[in-house]
Amino acid sequence: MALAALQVPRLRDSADALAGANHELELLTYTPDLHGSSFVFGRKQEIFGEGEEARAVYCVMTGAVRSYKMLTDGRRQVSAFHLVGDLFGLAAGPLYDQSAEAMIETKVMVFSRRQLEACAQHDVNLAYDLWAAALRQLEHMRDHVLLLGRRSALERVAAFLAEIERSSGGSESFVLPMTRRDIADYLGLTIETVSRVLTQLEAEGALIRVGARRIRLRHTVLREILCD
Amino acid sequence: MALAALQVPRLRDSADALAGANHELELLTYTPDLHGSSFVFGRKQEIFGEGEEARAVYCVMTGAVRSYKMLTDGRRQVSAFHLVGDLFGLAAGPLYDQSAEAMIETKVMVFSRRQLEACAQHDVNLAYDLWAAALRQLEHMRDHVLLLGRRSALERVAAFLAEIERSSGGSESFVLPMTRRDIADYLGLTIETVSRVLTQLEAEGALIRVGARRIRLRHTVLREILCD
DNA sequence: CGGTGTCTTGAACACAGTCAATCGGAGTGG
DNA sequence: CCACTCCGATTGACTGTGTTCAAGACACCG
Repeated sequence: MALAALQVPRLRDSADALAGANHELELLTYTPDLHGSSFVFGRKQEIFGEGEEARAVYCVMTGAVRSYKMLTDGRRQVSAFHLVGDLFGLAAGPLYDQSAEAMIETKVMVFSRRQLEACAQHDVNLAYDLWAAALRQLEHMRDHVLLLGRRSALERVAAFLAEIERSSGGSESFVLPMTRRDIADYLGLTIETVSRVLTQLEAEGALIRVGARRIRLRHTVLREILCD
Repeated sequence: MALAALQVPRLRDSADALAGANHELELLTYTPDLHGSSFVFGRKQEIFGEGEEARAVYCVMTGAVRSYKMLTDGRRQVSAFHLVGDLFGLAAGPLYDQSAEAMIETKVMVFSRRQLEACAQHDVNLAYDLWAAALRQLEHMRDHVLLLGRRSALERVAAFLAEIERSSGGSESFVLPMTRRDIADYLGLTIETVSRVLTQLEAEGALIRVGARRIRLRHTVLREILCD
């Protein structure tokens, strides 16, 4: 549910050239007066860091990004993965409240926050769509809070796989674009637990693994684990 | 940090009559053309339910509200407590993604979502403030995700107490306006663990209890537990 | 091949959960 | 005024899920 919440539903009913493409992306690239510049980040490269001045908002063109917070003792919590078309870097105050890093080579569009806010003053559609994007991310975080607060390791991994599959388009199998560490830090678990749960799910017939990263889900079995 | 994030910082630099009062409240009640109606809910009364049509946005005038999600087997996760001046009921889609209940007798202002969005089309300040309120709630949820995913029971309770104290104004001691069950469901713990941690914190001299609800924090000791 | 990073598996442990009994305070009624 | 009930909170003993620590398997790349 989480990643899906960041994917973009139809906001305005206008037919558009990018039908099927992500709306958050479209929104920003097709708003006049809004000149984003594209930028490429390498694997593990930091895009912005917690505590830095929040000068820009980003949109993933290709690749994948993780947003996370770190405690001084090294504990890390990934709050979201951003895939193609997703907006990230939204901050309430003058500073970023979390860091963002490219998981693989990633191309992003960068929009000046100041300019974005200025444009939103005139362009009602832009303002509305930014508002809607923030609300979708808010709902995603609420789902994630439920997952972290009240779900077992088995349920967390199952929900995560279903989420990734949904965002990977309707193909039979899909590839996990992140490491076990990323998954663990997203689900509030350890990499060992993630690994064990995956083998358990495979043993129960809920999925088939091809190598460590490629997975095919058996929804009939998986559904029982997730309940709701 | 969570509740504080919902409290409202200065958004516009205009001097205002309600200096010191909550801005989210002020914002809505002082926007022309926006006619909210006030309503009173009794203790444990549902204000809206998950899955219902999201027709309104609410603002707490007096009392306290909890927002939560429930699983079919009864597990509950409280995502936020809303105190005086807080906005709640923000939804991305046509339906509420969570439920809201009055914790004590609570007076709210109700604003039609449709009307609110219509007003925001004309009133740039309103649009901006709604956007800012959503972002603050988003940051609050990210903090909460970190707490649930990576913090121990001791740290969770300590962080929670600090959060409540901050939102209760600078008095020496404060009263917890919610039950142990609410606290547990907010922190992703059980009531027994919350209770045990409170006695432990008292034993370590991090706080002083007066009855079950009134608490006075010793910040010097508490700081060590929280780290960052 | 050897080397490194990622992933898996195993055994022991610890933190928080479960189950159950008890305590305490607020409200009610005899 | 006291006894009673009800609900919330605390405490204790035990259990279990997920963590920790450690070893080994696997895969990719030089």
